[in-house]
Amino acid sequence: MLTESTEDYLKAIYALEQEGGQVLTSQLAQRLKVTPASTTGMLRKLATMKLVSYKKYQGVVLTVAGRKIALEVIRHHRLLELYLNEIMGVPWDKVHLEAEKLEHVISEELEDRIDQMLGFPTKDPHGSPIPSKSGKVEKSSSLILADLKAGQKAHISEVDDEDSELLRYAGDLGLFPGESVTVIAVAPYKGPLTLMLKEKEVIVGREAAQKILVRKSI
Amino acid sequence: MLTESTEDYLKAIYALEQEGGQVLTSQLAQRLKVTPASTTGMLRKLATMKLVSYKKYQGVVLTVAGRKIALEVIRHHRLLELYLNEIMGVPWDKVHLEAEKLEHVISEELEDRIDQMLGFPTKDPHGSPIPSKSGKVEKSSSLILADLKAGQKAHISEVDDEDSELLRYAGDLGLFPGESVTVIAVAPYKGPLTLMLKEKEVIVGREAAQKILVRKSI
DNA sequence: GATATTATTTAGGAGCACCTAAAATATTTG
DNA sequence: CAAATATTTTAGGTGCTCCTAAATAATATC
Repeated sequence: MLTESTEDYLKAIYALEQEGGQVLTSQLAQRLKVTPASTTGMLRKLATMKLVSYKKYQGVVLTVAGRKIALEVIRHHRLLELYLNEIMGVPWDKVHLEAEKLEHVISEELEDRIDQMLGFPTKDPHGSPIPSKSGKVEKSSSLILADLKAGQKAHISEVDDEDSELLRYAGDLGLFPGESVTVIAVAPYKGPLTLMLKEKEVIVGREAAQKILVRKSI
Repeated sequence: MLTESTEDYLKAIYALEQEGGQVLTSQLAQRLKVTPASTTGMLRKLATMKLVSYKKYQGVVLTVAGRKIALEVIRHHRLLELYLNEIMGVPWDKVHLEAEKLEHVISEELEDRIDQMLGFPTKDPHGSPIPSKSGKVEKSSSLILADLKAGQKAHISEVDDEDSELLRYAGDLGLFPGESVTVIAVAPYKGPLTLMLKEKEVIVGREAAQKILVRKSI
């Protein structure tokens, strides 16, 4: 069994790999709130375990084995988020923190039971895809709400699950995954967007709009 | 926040205090599957934290603060056992292990939500009392099934939750907390007991009967 | 009541994940 | 392209929980 720390590093490396190309020590350190020196140490350890391939000063890449573990932990996390929200009624801005601790300790049997109780879902409450047991994940949209132009129609696909404040804000506005929005106006100078959502006008700040993923509707 | 290890020691000390008088280093070590030397170290640490009162070679006693924490962890454990069994359908011989890991990581809010979903229960699936939020616990019965004489009538109050094999055995026989039994015969030489349970005769080994608590019915 | 046995504690160490400070390597910039 | 800056690694150390082996204290036995 791997330690919690090890799993957290793998998960973070996976996330950074998704976001952009190479994963650097300092990025990883920042994300995990540890010093770069600590990160170097862990990367050396992960490399000896063949979970990452790591060359000094060059950044790090997950191996197939490392990615498998990362996806298992992410699967736990997202299933738990959905379970907490849907079955237990935990608000969507609070599920992340709770799932962060639970993800490391649930057994495979409990994972399966949760999966079954939820009807084998494919998305968590924030719209993120739940990796399959075999490690397949749907690709996230690469289009952000902030990049839409006036007149364009789209539906929300994902809202960043780690930012509790953003989630409360988005939730208050009604910006949930699956909802359809049409851009009415985009204010210049990094100003807010005006959206049409369920026959109502909604104004959302640019900052928030940059953390909300969408898919264009035809 | 306390470490998992610390909480486990406090829980174990509490359990041993309940079972019999003074709690000795070696008993604690055995229960926690560590060496006595390790236990001495932890007891010294718990003493500086004012969670136990400890004098070398004299054994250990929980302080009020230590007991409070022990009961909080036990409350988590038993609420989780009931939740896993009742809401998630985890078999009663498997809930202990799962709860053992979860008890250290759930938040107060989740604890409350679980409590509420279960309707503020007072007993876990094995019949053990769930401590209240304020730290009150019902006292367990001190009478064991094995000590009943032929002709006596009683109802099952608790079955040891740590012994998975016992739980499967007891479950197969139908010996659940709350069930009423009448002793038909007690075989000599540490032999089995013959019981009447729901109009059927049931034979249970002495070993198992020693781990099942009962309360006499009038 | 001295001796043997058992229980407990001390001493010294290991692995893990973290830290700070200093050194080494990359990258940017004038 | 050399100097300045930023990034990353090495070196050495901390706290936590565990270990083994040796010493000490308590208890049982003759």
